[in-house]
Order: sequence, then structure tokens, then C-alpha cells
Amino acid sequence: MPELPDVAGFRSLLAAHATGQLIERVDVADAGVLRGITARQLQDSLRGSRFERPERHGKWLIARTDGPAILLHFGMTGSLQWLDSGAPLDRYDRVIFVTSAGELRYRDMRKLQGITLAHDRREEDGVLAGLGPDALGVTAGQFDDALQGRRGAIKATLMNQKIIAGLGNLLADEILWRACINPRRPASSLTAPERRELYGQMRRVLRASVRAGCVPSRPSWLTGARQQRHPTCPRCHATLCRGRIGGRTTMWCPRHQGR
DNA sequence: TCAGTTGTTTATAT
DNA sequence: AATATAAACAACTG
Repeated sequence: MPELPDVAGFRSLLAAHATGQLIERVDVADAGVLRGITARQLQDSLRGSRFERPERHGKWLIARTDGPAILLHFGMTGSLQWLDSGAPLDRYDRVIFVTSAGELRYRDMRKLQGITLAHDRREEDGVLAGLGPDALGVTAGQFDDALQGRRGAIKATLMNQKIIAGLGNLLADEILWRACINPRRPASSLTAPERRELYGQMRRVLRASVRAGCVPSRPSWLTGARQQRHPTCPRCHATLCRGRIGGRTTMWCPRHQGR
């Protein structure tokens, strides 16, 4: 699931329930999601710390405490749960942060990404180094600059976290479909008005998705249409094209987006 | 049984 | 230097 909107939802969950709470204990049910730290190190460095206001950059959640920051990435199937203390353990609950008010759980079926710790800003910057500006905060000018000189397919460019952070496969397809731009177009071939349109649609899609906490599979969205057995364009009902760009299955409308 | 999956990294080739 | 592709990671689902 997790693209920027999902992680924004996890951030809100954490902010609403855990901010100010003391971490009494960290249970590691599966150390396979720990990156660069042992279960013991995670437990020892977090016990007794208090959650502070969390942040997000792209698809990363930065769970700050008055001690180290917990950096979480959710891969394709991760999520964050807030549950009452002692709620039954899910098969995919990998790490549990226990407070007196409840438990924050990192849940993930496939363990493609995971959790790491940053003891100071320098370590935090090290993990997040190389990420482009956050897709929700980027200005039109920064957006233009980011696409500048990129000859690769616009879809791959949008998904490249080093260029802009937060967009994944579903969002990239949704945004390009709305902007009526073919996903294989070289980024550098877009005209100024096209870039402007793309930027505007990105903001609209992100706003609506963050509100929903995910990229909603509404029938009027490409994301809804792509789940059908024989996907058709929600706007013109043309049969959608399917291809592979940037290693990911890509869908687009041949009428609105060409070819 | 086989292909496919909302993410990222690495190796390899162009 | 950029770009493209495939594979690997892990664990399912249809």
C-alpha cells in the first residue's frame, strides 16, 4: 500500500495517539525488519524515551522521541497500527512499541523495507540523504528544476525518489492520466504548460489521497479502473493500455494520453 | 503451477 | 553521467 498518502496517515495516527507517551518497552517479534541495528540495541536505546511530534519525508516516517528518532519505511505491504495494550498479536506484527496508553505496531507481510534508528540529526540526514524534495511540499519551480534535463520516461522520473520523494506506481499513473501525458514521454520533452498541468494534477491527487489515507480506488479514478478485469478509462471508456515502465506495470488511456 | 504485487537496491548493459 | 532492465528481497493472491 504505502505511498506518500498512506505514510501521511500513519504519521497522523502516531501523532494522535503516541505523542507524549513514554516507551515502556519495545517487543521485536521479527528482527528481520531491523536495518543496521539489533533488537537489543533498539530496545535499549528507546526504553524510557517519549514520543514527540512525528514527521514524514516522501515515504519515510520519522518518529521522533526525546531520545533517538525511529525511521520507518513500509515497503509494499507495511502499515502502522495503534492498538489497546495486549490486543491479540497479528501474524505480521514485527515490532511493537509499548506505552501505558496503548501499543504502536509496525506490521508488514513482506519484509521489503524496515526500521532503523537515528541518534542525532546527522544520522537522520544520512538515512534520508539523496531523497528529493517531498512531493507535497515541492513548489512549481522546484518541480520544474527536478525534471530539468531528464531524458528518461516521465513516469520513471516521477517515481525516482532522488528526484521527488513520495510518488509510487499508483500515484504516478494516476497523475499522468489526469494530466493527459503519456508515461513514456521523456521528461525533458514536456512543455512548460504540460509541466504546469502535471504539477497541478499532482497536488490535486495528493490532497485527495492524503485525505483518504491512501490512493483511493474510486471508480472515477484510474486507480479504481485498474482493478477491473478488463480496465477501461473512467472518462472515455476506451480500453486502457498496459505496459512496463521503470520496472512497474503501467496503465494509461490511449485516447487521452496517446499511443 | 505460474504470474503478478502500492518499494528499493544492486548488478549489468547501453 | 544517465538510463534501462532484471533480479533479489519475502510472502502472499488469483
